[in-house]
This record gives sequence, structure tokens and C-alpha cells, in this order.
Amino acid sequence: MSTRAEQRRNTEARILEAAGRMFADLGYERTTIRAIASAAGVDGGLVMHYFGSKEALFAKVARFSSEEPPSGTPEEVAEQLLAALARRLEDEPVASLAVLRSMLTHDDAAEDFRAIALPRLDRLAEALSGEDARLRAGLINAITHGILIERYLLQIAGLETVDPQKAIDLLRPCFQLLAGVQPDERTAEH
Amino acid sequence: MSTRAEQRRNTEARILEAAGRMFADLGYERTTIRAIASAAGVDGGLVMHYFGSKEALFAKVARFSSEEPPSGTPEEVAEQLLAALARRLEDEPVASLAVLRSMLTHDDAAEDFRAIALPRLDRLAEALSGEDARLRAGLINAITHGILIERYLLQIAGLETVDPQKAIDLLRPCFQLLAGVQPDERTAEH
DNA sequence: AGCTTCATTCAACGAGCGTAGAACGAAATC
DNA sequence: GATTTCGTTCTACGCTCGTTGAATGAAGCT
Repeated sequence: MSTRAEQRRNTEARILEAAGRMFADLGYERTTIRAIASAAGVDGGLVMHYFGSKEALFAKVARFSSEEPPSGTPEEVAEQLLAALARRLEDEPVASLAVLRSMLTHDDAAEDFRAIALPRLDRLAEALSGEDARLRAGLINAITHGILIERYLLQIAGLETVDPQKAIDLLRPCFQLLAGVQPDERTAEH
Repeated sequence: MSTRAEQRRNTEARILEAAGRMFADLGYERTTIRAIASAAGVDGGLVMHYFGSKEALFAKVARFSSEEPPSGTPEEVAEQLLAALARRLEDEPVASLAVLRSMLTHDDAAEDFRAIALPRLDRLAEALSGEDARLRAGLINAITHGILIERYLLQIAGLETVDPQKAIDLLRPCFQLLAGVQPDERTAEH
């Protein structure tokens, strides 16, 4: 029926998927190894045996596909940031949400987050034109994260059923302004 | 030296202050009653005796001064929102941070947060002019919370040493745009 | 002074957690 | 077919948590 290698890969994948969902839904402290194991249909000891510790399991889940840092002219940068946000508004980025949900209460998640966010922030600041590039890059970051948190994690009415395209169109002038795009270079649509 | 009533008030205040700090710094699950008690220089049992439960203590801390909802013309609304944000960037709103830090992992904190955020969102949406008022109100909310989170809770470089006035000036066009202020009515400064 | 109140501490409970290691049984290897 | 490997489960340890209730001793009252 299935070789041992297949069986193992399958089980590991099921555990990782269950873990991702639970870390994203409950955060690090509230998701228990037993609950992950139960959701994956296995025993808690097996999770330990495969991943070593809860910490290591979280790290495995959190090692999500880090997006390409934006580059180009300020206008291109703004458009790339908007596109990345639109993508994450269209289909739920479970691994990112696991980190976002956990980063405020779990030190290692905070480190994971900073390890990804800081270099991105630096590159972003370099790509922006004008004064206070670092501050403006920080604001763009904060806006993006705030929207994802409110949309997926808090599910505050007003954003949880958002039309991604509408939101992006509203945010475009904000991003262009913060990116340092000159007024006469601005576009209403991509 | 001190009457019993004074002593009690004093001790309760010390506990509440320590609890606020710890909830804001660590979140709900990671702050323990024992740690709060220790920080306040008392025994854990006393905290239980005074506040009944960890839950009730958190509720007491979280019942922070809810700000006046903004009202007036879109421009006035935008300016009031900016002023409120500036205030919170200038001195740390510990109780708000306790809720912000805890809301992603603690159900009751999430409820507290929604109970405050939802009516505000509705009133804000009413005060905005133009289409998609609800969406734009949600975006303004998300931006505000994102900035507070990044500034105080994540302390990502780029915002943790921010000059509030600079940030507000950068955000003014964004808020005005999302509030529905017409281009010819916009002001560069307050 | 004697009785009461109450701020405060102390010791202990039951539950849930991450984790470890022994045990079992089916697949893989020879 | 015998032996080894390994996916998987089971049981249990040690710890920390929120919470409880009895004990202590000084302040308040008559």
C-alpha cells in the first residue's frame, strides 16, 4: 500500500499542516503538542520524536517563503509592495499568520519576525527616495502588518470581508506618498 | 502611620500597576499571578483575594480610558485621529498595550478589544464621506494599530525612536485621503 | 483590655504542560 | 524465515500554573 518513507512523509506533512493552523489560530503558548498531534491523528510522542521540541516544530512552520524584497524606482517599489499585500489578502498566508500571531508573546517568534523584517526594512529604506526613508519604510511595514492582523487575526468587521482590489486602490496613494513618488509621476491604476 | 484603608488602596494600586506593565510586556498567558505579586512585593494569594481571578484582574487593567470617538467634517475627523495617535506615540499607553499584546492570544482580551473598536469603527465610518466608508474606516484603524504594535510591542528599528510629529505629518495625507477629504481642502499642516 | 476585622502569608491541591523512554508491531533487509 | 529497522503508542516524571483555605498578626472598635 505505502512504503515506510511515504508514510512518514505523509504523517510529517499532516503534523506540519495541523501545527501551522493551530499556531496561526491560537498563538504559540496556547497550542499544545497534544492538540497538534490529535488534529493530525497521531500521538504527542510522535511529534516530539520527529521534530525534537515544540520550539523546533514552530521554527519549521515559521520558515515560510520569504518574499523577494522590492527594488526599482520608488513607484515600482510601491507597486510591488501593493501586489504582495494583495496576494496575502487573496489567499491566507498561514505560516505568516502563525508568526504574526505568536510574535507578541513568544520570544523566538519575535526573533524570527525581526530576522525577516529587519533586512527587508533596510533594503526598502534604501529603495525609497527623499528624507526620512527609514521612517517611511517603517510606516509602510506597520501599515501592512496592521492590515493583515486586523483582517485575519482580529477579524474586525470592516476588513474581514474586504475586496482586496478596492483596498489596494485606496492604499496606492498612501504607499506612493510614503515611497517618495513625485506627485506628477503618480498613477491612479497600475 | 497609615490606616488600613490607605494601606489597602496603596497595595491594590501597586498590584494594578505591576499587572499592567507585565500584561503589556509579556501578554496574558506569560504573565503569572505569582510574578505580578512578586513585582508588587506581596504574596500571590493576596492578588487572588483582592481581584478574584487572573481574568478579573486583567479586565480591571484593560478597562482603560476609552477616547472620545472622532466627529465633525472629514478633515476634522482626520485631524482628531492624528492627534490621538500622536498622543499615544508621545507617552506610552500601558493599558492599551496590555490589550493589544494580549488580544491575539487571549479570547477575553480580543472581546475587550472588539467591544471598544467596533462602535468606534461604526461612528468613524459614519463620519467619513464618500463610498466604502466602512472599508476606509477599517484601514485607518488597521494603520493606527499597526503603528502602535510596531512601535511599542515589536520595537522594530525604524519606528521605536520615531519623532511623533514627523510621523504624523507623513500620515496626514494618508488619513485625509482615507477620510474622504477633497484634494482642494487639504492642509499641509494643522 | 478584649473581641472583631481584615490585610497578608503560607502550604497544598489538581490540572495541564513539555518531555523522556520503554514497549509494540509491521515493514525492510538479509 | 530470522533479524533489524523504525513508525507509532503508552506511561510517567517533573514543573508551573491558577486557585483555595487555613493560619497569623496587627489595626479597629466597644
